[in-house]
Amino acid sequence: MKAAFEAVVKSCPTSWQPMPTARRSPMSAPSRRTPGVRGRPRARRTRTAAASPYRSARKRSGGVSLRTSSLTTNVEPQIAVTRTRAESARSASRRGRSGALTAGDDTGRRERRSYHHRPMTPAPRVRFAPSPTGSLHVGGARTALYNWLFARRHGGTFILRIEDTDVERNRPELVDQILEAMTWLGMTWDEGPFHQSERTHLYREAAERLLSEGKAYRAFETPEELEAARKAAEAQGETFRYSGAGREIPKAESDRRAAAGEPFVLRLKMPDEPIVVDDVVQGRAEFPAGALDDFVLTRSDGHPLYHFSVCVDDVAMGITHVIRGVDHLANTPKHVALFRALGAEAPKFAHLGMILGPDGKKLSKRHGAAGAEEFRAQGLLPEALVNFLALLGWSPGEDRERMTMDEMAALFSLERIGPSPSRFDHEKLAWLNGQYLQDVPAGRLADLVKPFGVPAGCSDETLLRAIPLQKPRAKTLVELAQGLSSWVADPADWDAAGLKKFGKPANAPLLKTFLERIAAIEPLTHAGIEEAARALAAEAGVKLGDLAQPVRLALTGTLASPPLFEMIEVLGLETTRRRVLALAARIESPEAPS
RNA sequence: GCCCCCAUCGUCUAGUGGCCUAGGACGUCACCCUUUCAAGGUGAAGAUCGCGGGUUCGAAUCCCGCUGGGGGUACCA
Repeated sequence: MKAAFEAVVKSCPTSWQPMPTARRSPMSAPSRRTPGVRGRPRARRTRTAAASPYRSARKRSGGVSLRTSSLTTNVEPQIAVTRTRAESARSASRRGRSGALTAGDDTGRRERRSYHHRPMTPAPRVRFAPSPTGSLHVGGARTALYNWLFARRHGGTFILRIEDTDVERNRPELVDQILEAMTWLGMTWDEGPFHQSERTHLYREAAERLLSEGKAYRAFETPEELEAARKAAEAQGETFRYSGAGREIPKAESDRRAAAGEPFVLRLKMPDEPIVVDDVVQGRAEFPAGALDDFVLTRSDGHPLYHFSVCVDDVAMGITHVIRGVDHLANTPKHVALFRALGAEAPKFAHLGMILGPDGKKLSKRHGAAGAEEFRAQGLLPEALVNFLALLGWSPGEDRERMTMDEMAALFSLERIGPSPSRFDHEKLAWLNGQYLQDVPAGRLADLVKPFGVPAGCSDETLLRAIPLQKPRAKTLVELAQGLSSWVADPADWDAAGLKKFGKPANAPLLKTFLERIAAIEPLTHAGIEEAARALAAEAGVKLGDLAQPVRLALTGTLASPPLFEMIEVLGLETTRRRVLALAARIESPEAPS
C-alpha cells in the first residue's frame, strides 16, 4: 500500500509554480503590493500601484481570468442565486448574524462593476493559513475549500499563507506536502504561498509602532515567574491572568531596561470593555472585559507569536473575511482588539464547526485516514473528496448533493454554513466516490488505477476492455485494482467453498464441452457465448448457473465476478481454455497439488 | 474553576412561527432485475426535533434554565 502510494505521488504532476512565491523573492512582501488596504489611514497611502488588489480583482471578474484556472467560475452563472437580497438580509438578521456579503449584495455589486465603476464593496480577499506541523488534515482541507469557494463565488482572491513562526515545531518539508495536497484537490491559489518566517520585518515594524503608540508595553517577567504565578492561582482555584504589571512601568525605565539587555516580551493593552464578535456562522458572542488578559505579542527572542503575526498579516494582505475552525473562536476577541490597536477594521469572521471521527471524538489517524494524502492512497478521487468535504457543514439546500467545484462555487454562501460539529462518515464518502468513479472514462481510469497495481503482463488493450466490466463493482481505485487483478491474471488457487460445490466429477466433461462449443464461435462475442452456454445447459439438463459457476470458478478462482460471458470475450479463447482446463484437471485428480 | 460555542433519524443534512402526520442523502432491511457479485430500480423501518419551563391562537423554529458535547484559558498554531 505504501509503495503504491508513493508511486501515485510520483506520478502526480507537480506544477504549482505559476504564481510568484514569497520564497523566491522574500522582499516582495505583499505589504508593498497589497498595503493595508483597510488598515492604515487612507491618507498615508498612495493610490497608484497600491490599488493593485482592486485592479486585479476587477480584471479577473471581467472574465479575463489572470491566472487561468479551469476551475475559475465565470461571473455570469454565479448570478443564478436562489435568494433575493431581501430574503438574505431578513434571514441574516433573524438569525442574529451579521450577513457578510450576502448573495443579494453581491449581485448588486456585480452589476455596478460591469459599468466599470469602482465597486462599493471590494472583492473579498480570503486566506488559508496552514501551519506546517502536520500534513493537510481533512479539517484544514475543508477550511481551505470554503475559503476557495467563497473567493470564487464572489470573484475574490484566495491567498495561501504558511504560518511557520514557531521555529521548533515547524517542519519545512511538510509545506510541499500541503501544497501538493491542495493542488490535488483542485484548489489553486491566487497569491502566495507567503511564508511568515520571511516576513519578520513586518511584525517587528508593527511591534515597534504599537509600542511607540502606547498600545503595547514591555513586560519583564520570566517564563518561570509566570509559571509560578499560574500555579499559585490554580492552587487557589482561580483563573490565572497576567497582572498587567508591565503597564505600570514608566516609559523611561522600560526603555532603559530594554537597552541594558534585560529580556522582555511585548504585551497588548487589552481594552477595558467587552468585545463583541459577530460571527457569520456562530452568531454573536460577547466576551466580558477582563476575561482576556494582556496577551503576549512577541517573545523575548523577538519572534512574533501566532495571534500577532496573524493579525499583522491579515491587515497587510487586506483580508476581508476570515474563515477558519471554531477552535479559533475563543481567540477571536484577542484578534479584534489587535486589529483595533493596529488601526484596522476587523474582517468578517466565519468559524466552522469541528470535524469529528465517526465515534464523535476528534478525528485522527486512528479513524483510518485523516490527511488528504491518505485518502489519495486509499484510491479516492479528489472531486469526490472535495464534494464530500463541502457537505460537511455546508448545504446548498434543495437537496443537492453531487456537485462539481464550479457548481459549488456558484452556490456557495457563508450564510448556509451550519454551526454544529459534524462526524466524518467514511461510508458516505466511499459511496460518493463510487458515484464519481462511474463517470470516469475507461482511458483515464486506466491511468489512475495503474499506481494501485495491475497484473504484470496485462496489456493496455485488455485493461481498457476490462475496466468497464469491473468499474460498477468498485467504489475506490483500490477496489478497482483488486477487482481487476482477480480475473485479469490467472487464478493462483480456487476458492475452497467453490471447489466443494462445483468440483463434482461430472463437471469436468461439461467444462470441456463448453470449451469446444465456444471455440467454434467466430467472432467470439459475449452474446454468442451466452447463446452457446444456454444451449449446452439445456442439453445437459442443468440450470445455466450450474454451468456458469464452475466456469467462473475456473476463470477467477472465485464465485463472484463481473458477467462471465463478457469476461470471456475480453480474455479471449486461449486464456479461457488454459484456465478451464486447469480446473478440469484438478477436478479429475483431486489429490494432485494444484 | 472561569470564559465562549454547539445540540433535527445511527451518520451528513433540509427546515428561519402555521405549507411538518419533520423532507433528502449515506447506512440498514425487503422485493425486483439476474449466470455469481456488485451496480441499478422499487419500497420499508428509522427523529415525541437533547431535557424542562416560558412567549404565542399556533414552536423544530423565539426566550430562560438544565444536561451533554466541544473549544479557549501558553514566551504553541
